[in-house]
Amino acid sequence: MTFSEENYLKSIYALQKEHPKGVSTNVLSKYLDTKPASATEMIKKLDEKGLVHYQPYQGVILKDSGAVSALKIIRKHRLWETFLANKLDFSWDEIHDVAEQLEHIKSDKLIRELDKFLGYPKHDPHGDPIPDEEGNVVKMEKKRVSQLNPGDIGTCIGVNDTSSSFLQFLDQQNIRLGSVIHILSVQEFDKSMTVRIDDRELLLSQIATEHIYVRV
Amino acid sequence: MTFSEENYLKSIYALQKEHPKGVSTNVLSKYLDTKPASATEMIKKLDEKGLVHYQPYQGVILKDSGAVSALKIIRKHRLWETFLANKLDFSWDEIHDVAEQLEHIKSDKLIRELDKFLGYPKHDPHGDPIPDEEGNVVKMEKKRVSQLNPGDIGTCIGVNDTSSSFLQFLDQQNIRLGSVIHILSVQEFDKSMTVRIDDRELLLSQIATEHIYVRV
DNA sequence: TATATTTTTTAGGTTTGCCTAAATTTTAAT
DNA sequence: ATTAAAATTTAGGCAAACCTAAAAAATATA
Repeated sequence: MTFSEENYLKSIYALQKEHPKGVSTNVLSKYLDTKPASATEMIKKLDEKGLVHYQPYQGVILKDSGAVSALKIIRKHRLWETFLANKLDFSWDEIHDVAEQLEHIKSDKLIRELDKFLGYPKHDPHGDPIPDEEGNVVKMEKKRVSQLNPGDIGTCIGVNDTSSSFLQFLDQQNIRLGSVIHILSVQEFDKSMTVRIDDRELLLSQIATEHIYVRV
Repeated sequence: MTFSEENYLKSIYALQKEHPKGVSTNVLSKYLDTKPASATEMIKKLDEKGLVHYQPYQGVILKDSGAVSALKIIRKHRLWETFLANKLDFSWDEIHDVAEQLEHIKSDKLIRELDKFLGYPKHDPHGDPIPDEEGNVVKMEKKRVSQLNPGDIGTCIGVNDTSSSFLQFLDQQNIRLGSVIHILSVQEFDKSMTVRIDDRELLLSQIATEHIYVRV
């Protein structure tokens, strides 16, 4: 499987959640920063290989074999992201681009050994689940802080906004991956929340609570 | 720089030691398992980019800029080999092919962090020196086992032959980096040597003793 | 030295993955 | 329902990196 085929499969997998009845060439090419004509071409090739189901003008859907292939690439991507964040000093916003390259390295042994080396992690640094060797994904309850109620407790697993101003804010407030967030109260009028993190109480605006993901 | 350009530069660098007055397209294409015509094509491109000096029919030589580029790739290759051997459970004969892929990942930060993570190693698992960020290589006093005499003691620091059959042989015989080799005797007629490694005596053929490097 | 052999280059072709522009189909609007 | 707009596909091209076969140059041999 070529670099490009892998990227298309991975993209179709990602876009399928939002487009369950078929990913259009338009959507796909926008996502991959190519042109619709290029997407059509590749989709036809993947269809001939039996990895996707393609009906002209109706978009594309992954077949089981295609989904398994996509999940293998996603597994590699997330293991590499975990490596970069946990073993090397990469920050949240730096890991994606490098993992995007590393995910295409072809070696089953490498990925098995990497998994072992990392201690068989279940989630990547963004909180997304890492598929196992067969492509099984553990579904996880990922919620925004804004969806929690007073008394709830969540573990920070990621963010929705990677602007440096937001990441700086998180840094200043000592909010990081793994931070345990206790919801104390919610202000009715502006939906801001009082929370406790590491024995410190602080107030988060609605904007902030909508951009922080937690595992409950 | 493309994947392919990088491979050509690395190969020219490796072949230059044996062909100091110019690497021919024939030699280069054999090394890379392509055809001479393909080598000519690529060499012309690298010449236009100012990385090599090419005279038709006279072979190719790296310019300084080309050598620096080659050494950067070699640095990446050797750091990845060190990672695979030291951090993951890869054996000598398994690391080369995977490192061959990993060496093309583009990220300065990645390679700096990897270097740090590995503790700034000076040599890779084969005993070859790892160039620094500027492309400087430390030369080392290394001898072949075949150059030693009975009574001499050497510490294994590398090999000359990276064929998987040879590396597998070393693995089976428990000969690895750091192994202390005592020379017991040399057979006059075939130059084979009886040596002691870890309290085990074994016989090494001349071929083998010429491919194992030691620090004395 | 002249010829034969080998090496290298040139010329033209293939595949992959991208592109633009034109044609077609689907969807939306009147 | 018909027409206008948008999305999709087809057709024809381009660049990279490979190839084969033929031409040209260098080297070896008689």
